Amino acid sequence: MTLTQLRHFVGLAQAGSFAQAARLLFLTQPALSRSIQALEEELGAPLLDRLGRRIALTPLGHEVLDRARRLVSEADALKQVSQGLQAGLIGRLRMGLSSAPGVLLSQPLLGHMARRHPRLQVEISRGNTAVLIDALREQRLDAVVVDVRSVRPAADLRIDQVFELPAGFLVRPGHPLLRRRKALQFSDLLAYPVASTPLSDEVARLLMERYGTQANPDDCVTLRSDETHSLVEVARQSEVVVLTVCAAAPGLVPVPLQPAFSATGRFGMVTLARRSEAPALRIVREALPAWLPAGAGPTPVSTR
Amino acid sequence: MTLTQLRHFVGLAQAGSFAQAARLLFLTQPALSRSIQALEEELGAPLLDRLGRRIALTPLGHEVLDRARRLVSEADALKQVSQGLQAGLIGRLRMGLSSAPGVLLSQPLLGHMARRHPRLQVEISRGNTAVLIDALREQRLDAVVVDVRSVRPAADLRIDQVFELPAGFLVRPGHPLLRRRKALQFSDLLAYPVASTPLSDEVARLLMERYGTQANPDDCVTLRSDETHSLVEVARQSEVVVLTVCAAAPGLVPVPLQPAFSATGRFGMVTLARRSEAPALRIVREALPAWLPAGAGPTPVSTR
DNA sequence: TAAAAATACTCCATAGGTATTTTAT
DNA sequence: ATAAAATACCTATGGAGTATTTTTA
Repeated sequence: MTLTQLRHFVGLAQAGSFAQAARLLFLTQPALSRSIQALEEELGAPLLDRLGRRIALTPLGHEVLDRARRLVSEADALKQVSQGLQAGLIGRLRMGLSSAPGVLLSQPLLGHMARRHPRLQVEISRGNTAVLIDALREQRLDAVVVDVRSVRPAADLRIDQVFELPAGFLVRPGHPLLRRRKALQFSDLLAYPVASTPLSDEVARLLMERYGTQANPDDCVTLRSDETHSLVEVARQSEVVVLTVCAAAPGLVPVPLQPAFSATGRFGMVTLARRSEAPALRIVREALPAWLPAGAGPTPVSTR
Repeated sequence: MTLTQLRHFVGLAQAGSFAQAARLLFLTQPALSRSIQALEEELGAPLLDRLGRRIALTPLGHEVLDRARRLVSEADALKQVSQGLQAGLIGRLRMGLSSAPGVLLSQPLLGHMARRHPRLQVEISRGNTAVLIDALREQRLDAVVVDVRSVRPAADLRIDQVFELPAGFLVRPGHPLLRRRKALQFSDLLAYPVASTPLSDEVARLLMERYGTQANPDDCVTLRSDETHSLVEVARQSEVVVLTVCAAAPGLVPVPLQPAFSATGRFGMVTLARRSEAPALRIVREALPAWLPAGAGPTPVSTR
């Protein structure tokens, strides 16, 4: 039993005669005759009664026609879906975003998909890097965008589309710290509550290198949350100092420290190495640069 | 895209490796490789990532696997159903029975099917001969059992399994007519109401031939119904005389007329000529003789 | 190095075409 | 007599086998 034979039978039932059906199916009449015969032989009984001029479905023929129709339409659907999936028009895209990328990319990503690819299912999971990477490995996510310095290098991970975003200590405009004339030192900050999203070891090391052990995030950071947005909101309405990526905190301004804190967040897209990507991910890869603040464009670094 | 290829893909996804799947599918490993390659080529993208020792489905592969599973199981179901239909184990049997056959055959038919073929859908339609024959022609019934003398012969009808049942004028035991000593004449009947199911022209002619115009059913029959059962019930509780098939009226007894009325009902199964029968009809054909009263066995007459 | 998948090649079954016969109206 | 389906015969494509190479853990 072949899909081709079933297509032939459906066509024949629709056309009402072998000759006509053969035309519709781009076959010769004898070929169609034999195709139907083969199907009947396999099923063990005739599907139609040949009445000279006319043909009529047998009871078996009616039953088989129903099912054959379903089969061929499902087979067609399979091809359709496979084309659509590849074009990224349909399907599912499960992205994991850690805190700063979440603030920065969630809206552009959802907006772009809603506007340009309305049939595509998009799921965004927020969470800390380790959890997201686990989900990626278990194939519960298609890709994650996180601080690449928090990712333990591994052969099964591919990191690319890395981009850098300047980070710093940010406060609301009109914050007391900004009124001072003399250069600010790190110890000055500690007069206020310090908030932060989870930091990579790299950033922690950089902080301590520059400002000494007093800058150990484990000690000096008093407010922590994965949720950058709420930290920023708190800072906007209080004296709190936030350590985060500048672009994730619109409306806040950096504190001019001495020596300057010139750290950046290095973010990148992490996927499973040697695995085919979700086709829709291509859309994200192409649009991602446009979603970043000017000058933060992806560096052509590609590690694995 | 072939059902075979889809089966191969399902097997491969299940087995987890080409070599193992090939064994399960009774194929060589290269053949399976090429089969999957062909499928991937037709769909335009790989279905799985070859990771050396291991293989892993791509997102497309997952989607296609789902659909392929459905397709192959539906294809298998199609074969199953077609086997079952032919064996008469499943399917639908729509029988039309006119009044006397209805009384006689409904219970044996339903009982037999319930007992021996519980998965089979049986529908019995009662009605007069003309309506049933129309339904047969429109393929709303698979076969009808009626008085064959009421069926206008036609090339598209096949009549067989004809059986004869004695008919007569029947009354309840203890009826006043039975008490008389002298031979009863037709005119004696007319002292009582006469009930009847619709009669074939043949029977009407026979009646008038024997007893004169007074026996014209159009005149002498005062109670008519398709529903033999209710007529019999009425006769059982009153003086009514019923003209019908003796076997359809258990408990009633024939009136000994002079001259004797030796009519019979000639019943038969009518189906569409040159059309394949519903497979389950074979069951009825085989069991039918056993459902008839002794001695009424099918005559080997087969008309078309 | 060993195990697994891909490639190279060969063969045969079968789907499809052309020409013709059979069948039923 | 004609239109439709079945049959006969032929060809070519593709599915499957064996032998071998490539790849990766």
